[in-house]
This record gives sequence, structure tokens and C-alpha cells, in this order.
Amino acid sequence: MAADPVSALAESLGSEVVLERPGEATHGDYATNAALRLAGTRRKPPRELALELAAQAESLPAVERAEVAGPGFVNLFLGDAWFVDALSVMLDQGVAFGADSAAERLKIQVEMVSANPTGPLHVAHGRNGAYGDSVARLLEFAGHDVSREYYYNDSGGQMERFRASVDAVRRGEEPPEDGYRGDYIRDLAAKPGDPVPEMLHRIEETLERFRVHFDTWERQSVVERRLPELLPKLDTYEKDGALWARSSAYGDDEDRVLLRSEDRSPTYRAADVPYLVEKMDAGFGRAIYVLGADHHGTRNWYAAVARMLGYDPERIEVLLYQLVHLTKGGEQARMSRRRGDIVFLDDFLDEIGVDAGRWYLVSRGPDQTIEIDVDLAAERSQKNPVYYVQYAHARIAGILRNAEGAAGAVTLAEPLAPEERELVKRLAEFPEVVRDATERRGPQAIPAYAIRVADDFHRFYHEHRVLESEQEAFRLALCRATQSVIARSLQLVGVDAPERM
RNA sequence: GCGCCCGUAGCUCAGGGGACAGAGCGGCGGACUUCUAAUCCGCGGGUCGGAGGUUCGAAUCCUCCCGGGCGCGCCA
Repeated sequence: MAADPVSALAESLGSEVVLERPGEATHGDYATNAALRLAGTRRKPPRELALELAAQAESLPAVERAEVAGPGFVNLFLGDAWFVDALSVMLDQGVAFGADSAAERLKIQVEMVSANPTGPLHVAHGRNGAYGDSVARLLEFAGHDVSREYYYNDSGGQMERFRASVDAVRRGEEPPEDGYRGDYIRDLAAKPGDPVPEMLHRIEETLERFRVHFDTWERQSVVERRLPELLPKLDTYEKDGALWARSSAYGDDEDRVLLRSEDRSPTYRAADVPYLVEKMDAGFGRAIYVLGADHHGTRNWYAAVARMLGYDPERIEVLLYQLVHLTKGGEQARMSRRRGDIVFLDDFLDEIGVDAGRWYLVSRGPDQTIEIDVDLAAERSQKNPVYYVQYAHARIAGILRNAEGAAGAVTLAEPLAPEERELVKRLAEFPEVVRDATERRGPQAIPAYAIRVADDFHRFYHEHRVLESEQEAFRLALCRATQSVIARSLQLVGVDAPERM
């Protein structure tokens, strides 16, 4: 793992020391509560430990002074030299800054979206993609070998109704009562043959536009072929003429039907079994399922299947995200393109753009229900903070265009200004922010952080001239590092970093 | 009834044990002869749903209650 400046400073104070940025300037550049945490186990008063730690800190060249405050916080005030060093380290690491935090490099599959191809993707699928893909990007950045898969049902009741609906329109009839309707059905009916591949093709186009690229596509009918050989390996029983999996004995909330009583045909849940085996056989150290909250009832099913078959359940991970509620003027929006509601993902993207769309959908934590008022979405999107962040990136690009010559050494001509110190510290947070977002599967931390970086940069920019200033060498370096961190942050959530705006 | 998620500023939401709780939007008032004003600065705004508990310290962890969302199919 590449050592980042803050971790390095913390480690020089002891392995238990974690540094954080205090909210107030009078509390120093960094602070640690290590004395408070260790007071119990060390059987010493926190203030005493804090004094020892402060003395130790002051012996470090980077530390100008250390103060003990409150119940036992140690506040560190750093000299300019530390900021120069920190910036140099970031620039030396370049694109690797904050990367490769994984303790163990894993082969990981992220299966997401997986909407059945009975119609265009809507905004909720967009959330699945924005969330799942951002998690995948974070995992890749951490050093894992990630592959994205789309799994869909190409047989069964839903698909039959879908095909029947298209066929009906082709015959000039109305789709059946329980069928699918809408303009897209008419479009599909205009082309001969099975509408499923065409529907899937359109879905893929939407996803590519949304910058979610799938490495593999898997379908239920293929997966199901291995079901007969696997059924005997499961813990099952017969009841009411159906075959049940005794999944509740393996950590699931309930038992599940595998073969229907009516015709002994496999349920969707049954297909999960060979599908999971396929993932395990493929050697994924971690198989991630990205599911909407409406599927949370099955979150324990997958690991139960793994246990039943003797696989390590740790290899299974289910990520849940809450739903997207669409409203129009305060009322539940209908999913009708005809009415002009922005519910299909493509319409949503037409309306607000891919950058604002991805940003918006990934900015909310997965546990938060997203409320979108379709009347306000387009209007609000112009005020999306994504542009604030992109603008910082474009501003830097402008400076660097005007700067002549390659990067020199990071040198200091005069004492650092507060805005410069704040910006360096902000950039230095990046590795920890990314690590935390990755481990918690919480990509929403990245946009929140990127706003802070842009914030600090815009303030710096407003106060200080970069080119042809005494401090040009340092400030150019600061600009390069800032641009790099913003570009990486945006990339991690699938947003473009423009050179000009 | 049971399970999962949520309740933080007028609105949309960050923050998931640390020091007086943050941002954006909205409102009001300022700042461009300078590398992009899609920017910056200031003002106003909160019983962090409620009550107990754990802790030196709780918006954050635990319990209960109140409100809202979603599940509890031989649909997917």
C-alpha cells in the first residue's frame, strides 16, 4: 500500500494513533483522540497520556507545536515543510494516489441492474447502475479484479406476456390485459422476430450511455441447465406437491419453493442455485448482488444457498439500496412516456444529462429513499453541484494551459497562506475518504468529498493568483494535485472531468 | 402482526462515537480592468422525530414509542 502523507504522520506517533481534521482552526491542523481511547487499557489518566503524546509529537520535524486540549485531545500544528512534502508525495504518486488500498486482491463480480428485458430501463434501474457501478469502480481502484454482470430472465411468465404483447400489436390487436403496453411495444412490433434481443440491445445502449459497461450477460435459461444435477445436493423436502429448499436452516428467513406443484417447473429462486454455483466455479472471491429494497426479503437466501452447498458464505455479498419514488406535482408519477413523465432512464438523461444524472443518483446514500419530482428535476439539475466540481476542474485546466513548461520541484517562496494549507490538507484526505467509501460500499462519500475539494479550490483561486506570482511553483503543483484528485473523484462515480466549460 | 430502511435548517440531503451540528437550493446584502463570476464573501435560519440507557463524550451505539417507505407469492 502506498503510504499517504497523513497516515505516515500518524504512524510516526504510534500505531494506535488516528489523525482527524478538527472543525476549528484553533484546534490545529490535525488532532487525535488517541489518549482518550487508550486511557482505559493503559490505566492512565487521558491527560497524562496526552501530554506524553504531545511531547513526542513536538520532537517530529513536521510538527511545529502540539497542544493538549479538552479532556485529552492532542492538537498538532504543522510547519510549512510538511505541506510541501505532502504535496510532493501526492504528485509523485500521481494516478496511484489513494489507490490499491485492498489488503487482499480479490476477483470480484458485481451483478447489477439485471432488469428483465420487458421494457426500457427506468430511473430506479439507473440508481442500481449508478450505485453498483460506482462500487465496482471503487473496488477496482482499491486493486481488485472486478467484473460486471447483467443477469436476466429470458423465459417464464413475464417474458411470455411480453412476447404476447408484441405479437398482439403485430396482429393489430390490443395487448392482453396482463400484458405490456406503451410506445416501445409498438416500436418493437414493427420489427420482425423475437423482440427480446432487440429490447436487450436497447437496454445495453442506455446503460452504455449511462457509462455502465457490462463485461458479461447471463440468462436464466442457460443457467437453469445445471439445475437437475444440483437439486440432489440441496437440503430439500416435499410439501403440498412442491419441492422446497430448507433454506431457513441455513440462515434464510424462510424456506423457498424450487419446483412448482402444478408442473414441477423451476421457480426463479431455483435458478438462483445454479447461478450461484456458476459464480463460485468462476472463482469469484466475492460475488456481489446489487438489489433494490423491494427484494430485501431475499437478502439472506443467497448466503443460505452457499452454506447449503458448502461454499464460504463470506463470498456472497448482497448490497441493498432504497427505492426511487417519482412524484409529479406531489402525486405518484405513472410510468407513462406518453404523458411526458420523466420516468424512463433515457428520458431522465435527456432531461438532465448523464453527468447530473449519475451524480444525483449516487449522491444519496443507498439507505436513503430518493424522491424525484419530475417537474423539478430538469430545473434543479442546472444547480446540481456536479457543475461546481467540474468547474473547479476546468478552471485548473485553464491555468495549466496558460502555464508554460513542465512541472518543477515543489518549492516555497513565501509562507503558506491559509487557503493553501487548507487545500493541501483536503487533498491529503483523499486516500482515507476512498478507503472508507470502498469498505462501507458507500460511494456517496465521493461526491460529498469532491464538493469540499472544489470548495477549497475556488476559495484559494479567488484569493491567490497562480501564474506569475512569487509562489508560482508551489501553486502550480497545488493545481496539478487538485485537478488530479477531482478528476479521480469524478471518475470513481462515472462523471466526466471537462477541460473547459 | 413480523422483518428491513428512513426521520437532521423552509426544501433536497451529508455526517454512522469526539470538541460550539454541515452543505446545496431558496431568501437578503455585497465583490469582476487580474489564470473562466457555472466563482467568492457576509446575514438569517435546527428540541438532529420522542423518551430512557451505555460512555469521559451520542445526531452517531442499545431499548421502547411515534411517524413514513418497502417487503413478508409455487411473480421476478
